[in-house]
Amino acid sequence: MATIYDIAEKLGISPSTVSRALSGRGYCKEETRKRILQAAEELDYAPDQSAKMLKTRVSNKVLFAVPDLCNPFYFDMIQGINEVLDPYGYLLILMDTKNRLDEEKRAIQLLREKYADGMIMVSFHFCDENIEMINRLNSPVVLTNKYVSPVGKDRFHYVWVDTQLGIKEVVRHFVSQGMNRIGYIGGRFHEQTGRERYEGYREGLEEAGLTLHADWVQEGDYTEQGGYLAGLSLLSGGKPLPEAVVCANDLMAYGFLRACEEQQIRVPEDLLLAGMDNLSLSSRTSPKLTSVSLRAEVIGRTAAEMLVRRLNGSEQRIDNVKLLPELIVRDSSVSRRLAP
Amino acid sequence: MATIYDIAEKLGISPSTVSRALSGRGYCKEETRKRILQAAEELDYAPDQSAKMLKTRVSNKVLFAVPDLCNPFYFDMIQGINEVLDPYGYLLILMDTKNRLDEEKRAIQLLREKYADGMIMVSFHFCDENIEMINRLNSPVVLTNKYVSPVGKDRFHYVWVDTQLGIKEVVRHFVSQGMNRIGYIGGRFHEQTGRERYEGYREGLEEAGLTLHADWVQEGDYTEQGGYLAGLSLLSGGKPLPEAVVCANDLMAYGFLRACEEQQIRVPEDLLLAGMDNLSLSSRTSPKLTSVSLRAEVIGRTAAEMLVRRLNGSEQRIDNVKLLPELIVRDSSVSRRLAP
DNA sequence: ATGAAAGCGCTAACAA
DNA sequence: TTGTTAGCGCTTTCAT
Repeated sequence: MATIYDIAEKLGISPSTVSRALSGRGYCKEETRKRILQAAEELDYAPDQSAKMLKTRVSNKVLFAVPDLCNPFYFDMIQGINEVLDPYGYLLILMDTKNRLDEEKRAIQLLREKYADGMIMVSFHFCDENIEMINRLNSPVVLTNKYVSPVGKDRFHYVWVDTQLGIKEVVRHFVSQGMNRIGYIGGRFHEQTGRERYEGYREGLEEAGLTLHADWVQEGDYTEQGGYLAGLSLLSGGKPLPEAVVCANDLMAYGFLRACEEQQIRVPEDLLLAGMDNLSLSSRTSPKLTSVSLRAEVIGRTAAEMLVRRLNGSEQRIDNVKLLPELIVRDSSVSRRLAP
Repeated sequence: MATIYDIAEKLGISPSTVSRALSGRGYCKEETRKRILQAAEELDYAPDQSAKMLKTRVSNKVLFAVPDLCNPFYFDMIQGINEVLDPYGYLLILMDTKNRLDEEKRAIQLLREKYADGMIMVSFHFCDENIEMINRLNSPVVLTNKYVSPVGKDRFHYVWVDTQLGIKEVVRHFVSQGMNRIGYIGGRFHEQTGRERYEGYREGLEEAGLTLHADWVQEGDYTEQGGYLAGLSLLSGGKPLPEAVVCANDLMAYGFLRACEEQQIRVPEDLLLAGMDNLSLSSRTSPKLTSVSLRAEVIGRTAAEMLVRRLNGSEQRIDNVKLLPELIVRDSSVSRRLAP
């Protein structure tokens, strides 16, 4: 492949003139520029990205790291991210961290190695180890969780949705329909995200003066299969059943729905159900699934905007943005007793 | 950020020794290696990707270019692609070409500039211009359409699904239920993909001895909105209605379904409907949508496998793979008259 | 086993 | 307006 040296040689001029002409930075007589462009064409020249990067130290790439590429929620986020990044000429690198700390560390390492200029990262378990690595980074990072290090002075930004409130509102929604026996299927409780959502559930019960019943609480992993398994163990075994169940995300709610079908439990006739994420599928399931909308696309767009602002060097004041969840009520959570 | 020179200096040795120790290629005494690793740690060293790339000429990245990032079909493909690429350490760069030739050319240009080592590209309109650019490329490319240049001796590979057959089978499915008035909503007919699928429709009619009725054929753009608009113009205006409609993809079928609702036309009671792509949503729509499965994930996996093989330098014999579509019959296409 | 030195292709400060 | 030159950080041949 031809280089600027080849062009320079062919035209009997210096490489730097070629560089200037091609990049448009620096002086160059219109006539020489024309000849250079012509020669570049003839030699089928294309600038080498790695050489450019080595010199300029920018990659024009942004890394998007997600815990589970199978979850459509992230696809929605990608729309928002890409929408913002594309006009700036940034390319998007996708990485599935498989909900594993070592893979998250690998994503961070990619940034250290300058694979990308910045990163948007979704994780369910920020801990000292990954947060510290992120804080040591020189590149801007935007997380999608609220996180404040114990030590303070964090170098990353974040955009977050108050999911705790979201789950609490689902509980309120159930309580307002006279439900007392409310179950919960969450993510891992020892992870930040899982804990937060669980707290929303706990607070909701507390607020209504209901006692928490351990039998009705299950731990899942945010996948459809996880929701299914949690559903089975919640619904079978002849234990008294809850009247309503909150799932920490839609994927698990779908799995739960499948478990209900198998156990011949009708939703919403026998049991009310709601999820979180408001995937587009949720408006089509049977019954249509009530869900807390986190506005994935808005999260993506906001995160990308924050990142771009940082990449463009503005030392912005805003280092975090809070978004509010919205409860989308559909058939699955509306008791036939009240709304016949 | 520290470089191998910093490490070398700190230890009083040469940069090349450091390079050898770190890359694991070439001789290095175990003791020196230990000291180097130690020093690297202390200096918070990370290898610079661009420098490495400039020297080695490999980027460890694969570009995936799609015509519409909003279509979940590509998300399914991404699963398959990533599944194959990840174990080899390849990163995935995503690009939305917005169904525009200039953006497709930009994607190809990215490859010329060595942003990635190879590319998987989905396009609805391969033409001399982009195919020629692809053929001029030194990097391997896998397309997801059957395409043979008039000139022959193409340098790309492709994996393709016989969508023409798929659409034809939908028509057969309708005909077998005694339908005579069958409509079609396709992509742009002057694009390859659009033409192929349309041909499937035409052949299906021909096979059944039915005449093609121009009023029942509409052109869309593979989006939900496009299907909706095409649906409106097909259904309104007091023209005689078709008994069954084939959509060239599911997204348009969803839009068509919306148009039906508005026009108070019941599916499948008043009209049978089927799409193509078999998006996961299709098993949840109301009514559940009959669809031709193209196995997006398999396409992705296969394309990635072909690409990896090329990237690893094997001059493979197989330069194209054909996959068969599968008709998934659901409620939307089954006439109540036959199956009460 | 280690080091010296060249070079990957580009940019940019400085000189002419 | 154009050219000279150094250097980005790494790998790799060749010499030691």
